[in-house]
Amino acid sequence: VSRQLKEEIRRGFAGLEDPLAGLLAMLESSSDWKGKGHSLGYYITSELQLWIKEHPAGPQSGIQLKKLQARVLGILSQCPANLLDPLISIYQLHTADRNYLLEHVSHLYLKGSYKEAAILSMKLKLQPDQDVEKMCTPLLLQDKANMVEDYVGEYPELQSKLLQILDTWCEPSFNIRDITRPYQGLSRCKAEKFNRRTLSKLVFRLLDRFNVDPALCPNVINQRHLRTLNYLFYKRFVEKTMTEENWADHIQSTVGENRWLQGHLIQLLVRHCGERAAARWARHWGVPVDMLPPGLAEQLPEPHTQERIEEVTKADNYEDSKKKDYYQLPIPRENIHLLQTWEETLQCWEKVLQPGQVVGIDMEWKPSFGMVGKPRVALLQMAVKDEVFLLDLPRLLEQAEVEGEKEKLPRFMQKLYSDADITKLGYGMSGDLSSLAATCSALKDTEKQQHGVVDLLTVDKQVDGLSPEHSHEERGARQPEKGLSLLVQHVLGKPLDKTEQLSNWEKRPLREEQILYA
DNA sequence: ACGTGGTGCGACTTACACAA
DNA sequence: TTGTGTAAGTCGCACCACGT
Repeated sequence: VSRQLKEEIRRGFAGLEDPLAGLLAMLESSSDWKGKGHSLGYYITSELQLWIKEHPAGPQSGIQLKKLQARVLGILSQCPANLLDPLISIYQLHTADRNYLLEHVSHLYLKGSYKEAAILSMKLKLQPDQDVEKMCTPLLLQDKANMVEDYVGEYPELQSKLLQILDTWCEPSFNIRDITRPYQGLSRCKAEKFNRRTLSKLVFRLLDRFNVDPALCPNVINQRHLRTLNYLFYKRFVEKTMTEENWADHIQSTVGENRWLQGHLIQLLVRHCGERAAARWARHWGVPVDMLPPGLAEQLPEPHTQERIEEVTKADNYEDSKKKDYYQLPIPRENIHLLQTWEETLQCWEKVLQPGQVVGIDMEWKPSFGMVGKPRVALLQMAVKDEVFLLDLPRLLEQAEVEGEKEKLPRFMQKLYSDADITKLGYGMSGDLSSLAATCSALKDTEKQQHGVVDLLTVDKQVDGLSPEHSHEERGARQPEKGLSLLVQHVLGKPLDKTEQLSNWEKRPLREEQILYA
């Protein structure tokens, strides 16, 4: 749009006695303002906004402005979105009578223009005087969670209130249909997608985004932990890829002192591994007798040392039988160093930071399993040609804290990642780095300035695309191996043993199996 | 289980040419 | 000059595959 047009517009304003009324007359007269984007109306309106800034007229007479405001509201409900801000500013709607504005918005709402009502409310900052539940429900049904986020974005009280409402929707006895029924006729309403699963996802997003106390949403938290329990049982008894020890550890930290979860755990135990094991766990927490399924209570006082031993040896045999079929690093055990002091670590760094060095990098952390917050790296592995270093990160960082040398690790990592003459080798390294950033806030921007990094995940993808003849010749049965393990199987003949992948990497001392896996 | 990063598809804008 | 219709570009979302 030419400068000419703008000048012409301005001349027009100067000629009018009351430009504000003039603009309204213009907008009203052309009834169909379907012109999206940069229409003439938009240009004129935004020019007027600038013009007013340059020619601050004295305060308008109150009554006259009120009349104009009444008229502009009629336009607001029809005009394109990009006119909203200029119009609100020009006619100073934020100074208008709130009750009047609220009434107008509620009119929009009753018309079924829920989105428009919400947008206008946000622009006019009307949220504190509105009912969060009423305003947000139709938006949520229309899958507009983002808008809901924005709607409560600046009001912590509304955030808490909204989260509490969402949590009550997740109560076991609550019927979500009660919420959706009034809005049945809603366009693109996805009532069937509106279940507890998506709700709890939303709740966690909001909890994270607004830093609200998770205790406000007990139902959602409980359900999340229950899902974790189900998953752990699946891993242990269906997929059979988790050892008794790792499984028990995760069960323990998921259930904790929560009676409700303890009850569910007992039921799962009865189903998957019999009443004796269930009774043992029930005893362990002192679960009240009336919470137990009938028939289980009698087994409580039973001595259980014998079964325990039995079970552990069974697990051991199960381990041994499988172990030989997996690939193992051809590095003698004495060249695998677990580093727990800075003195040893500095020696390791000296070897790693050689020009031209090639170093393999990987990290381990405790699986999140529904815990809030991002995981912290518990072990940092680095390998050169025939030596492996395992850095006990929690311990080293703690020591550095005491000695006031917090920058030690970040400085090393920066140097390592930015040096193009040192090749960093890994598999799916972006995940490692993001966990590392959560562990050590000084390393947030390491990702941007990295040189000499080779990620075998991407290499694998490219090579795999060129030579697809591997896959279906060997056997009709699909290989369960995937990811790095599959790659190792292709290149080195045998897959990897991933049993320790989901173990508790924060627990010390590390078990020998964990060290070998690392 | 969760978190992340990449991918593909559809919805939604934006840009532009053209007819009225 | 305006509004319309089509083409191109963005954005967002669901999905998958992988990590712990």
